[in-house]
Amino acid sequence: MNNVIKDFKVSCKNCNLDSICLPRGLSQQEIENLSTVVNNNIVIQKGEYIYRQGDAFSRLVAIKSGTAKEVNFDSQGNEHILNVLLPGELAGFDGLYLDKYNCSVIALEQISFCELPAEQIDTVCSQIPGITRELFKHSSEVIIASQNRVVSNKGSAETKLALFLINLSDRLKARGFSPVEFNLPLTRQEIGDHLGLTFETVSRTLTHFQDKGYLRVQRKYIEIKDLTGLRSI
Amino acid sequence: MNNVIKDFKVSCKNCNLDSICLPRGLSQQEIENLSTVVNNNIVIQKGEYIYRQGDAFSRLVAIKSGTAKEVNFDSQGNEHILNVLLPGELAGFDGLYLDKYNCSVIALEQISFCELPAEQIDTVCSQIPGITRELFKHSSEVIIASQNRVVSNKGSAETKLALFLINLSDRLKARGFSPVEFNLPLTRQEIGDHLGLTFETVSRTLTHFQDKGYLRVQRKYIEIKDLTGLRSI
DNA sequence: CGTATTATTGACTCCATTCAAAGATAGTGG
DNA sequence: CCACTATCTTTGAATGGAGTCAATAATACG
Repeated sequence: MNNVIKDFKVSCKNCNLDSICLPRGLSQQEIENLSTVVNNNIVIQKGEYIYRQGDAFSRLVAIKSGTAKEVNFDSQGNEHILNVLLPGELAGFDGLYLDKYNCSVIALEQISFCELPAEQIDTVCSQIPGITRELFKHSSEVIIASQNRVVSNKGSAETKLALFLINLSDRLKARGFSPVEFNLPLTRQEIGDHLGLTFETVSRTLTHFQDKGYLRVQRKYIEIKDLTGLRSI
Repeated sequence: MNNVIKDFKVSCKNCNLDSICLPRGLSQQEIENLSTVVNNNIVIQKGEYIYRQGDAFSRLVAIKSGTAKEVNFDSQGNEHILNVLLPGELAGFDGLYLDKYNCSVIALEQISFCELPAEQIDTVCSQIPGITRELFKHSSEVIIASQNRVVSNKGSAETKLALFLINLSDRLKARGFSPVEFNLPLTRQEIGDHLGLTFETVSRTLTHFQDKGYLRVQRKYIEIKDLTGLRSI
């Protein structure tokens, strides 16, 4: 039930995310060619799926606006949040190995995204020279991000949460958002799940950070007041 | 100081790992072409590096025999073990994003490996049709493996260690080794580091598993006696 | 306005860490 | 071959931090 809105004013070549998203390493001509096969600005609502774990691989996607979560359900049905996706970030590479997705991507609010259909990937790779290399780079970026996540998911609750906030701040900054003032895309429960903590511990640690003067927190709203201090944890 | 031994009897086309390694999805002709650019059977000793974190990206590698560890050193110099590499597994995709490696790969014993030099990747991708797709699949496999690692690295010490052993067992089985009798490639210290535990806890949990009859452990040697029981944890 | 969801805070418990000591093994050199 | 050392492993006791259970508060949403 995705609502495809083909707005010709919004294609890759005049998207404000061109320096982060798939086109970032391409020439003007290559971006123009890419635009002809990418479906831009598909809009879905909070809670809806971009794709589901187990579905046949059908497309690579790029978040255009809003945030989404990558979720894996284990054999006992427990939810594990693997990652938060921000605008300009790509997803779907996990579907290439066995031609089916290893996780689900769920919108955390109303979002828009773009898709590169699976059946187009081979042709764009052969027709647009830079695309193969760029897809490998994005895939590699996903690998590095998950390597860094493994590194961050150790240590105390304070360490984990501090690293989570710093990572979020850095990525928001890279996308032109404020790195010190933002809304958490996840609930305490979801953050806890992501970091291997209980939601009570997440809540307590956030107020603890506030007491120490590192940040100001009011439900989802976060204002980081001492990023250096936070990094020192 | 890598010792390149070009043994023409051992190329991709008659390697026993052809069903797991890079050639697994290729035709006979494609494998033959691949063999001309892959350097086979480079041998290094325990503790030596295949590549180092921060080095310029120079090659993708495939472990041929023996085991290796992927290690990331954080800004404070702490070692984080990201993964254990078994025969037939590829590494180096983390180097594609920024043209430098995000982690080091270190031999855990004497190993041999094969390399696809960086400067050959573009040409083999364009000359051997199946290779691009196969590289994407391997890259995707790495992503899924690290997603699964994020899922496993939660819960109690028992859960983490059980999942670690099961994962190792499954991968050994896929490579033709015994899934119930093997030597741990890592020390207690390294396992603990990998799972976010102390080495004392790893040691205690292993003896606890032995007491419960799940396995028999003698230093590095492991004999799994009740894989079903282990999975039930 | 009422209900469901999300978040905060407190008290108690338990599991993993920490600190400490001793035992086992592999590798080295005399 | 044995002694010697370094490394790895096991085990114990005490501590502390995160989990659990529970109650209340704040917010969002229909």
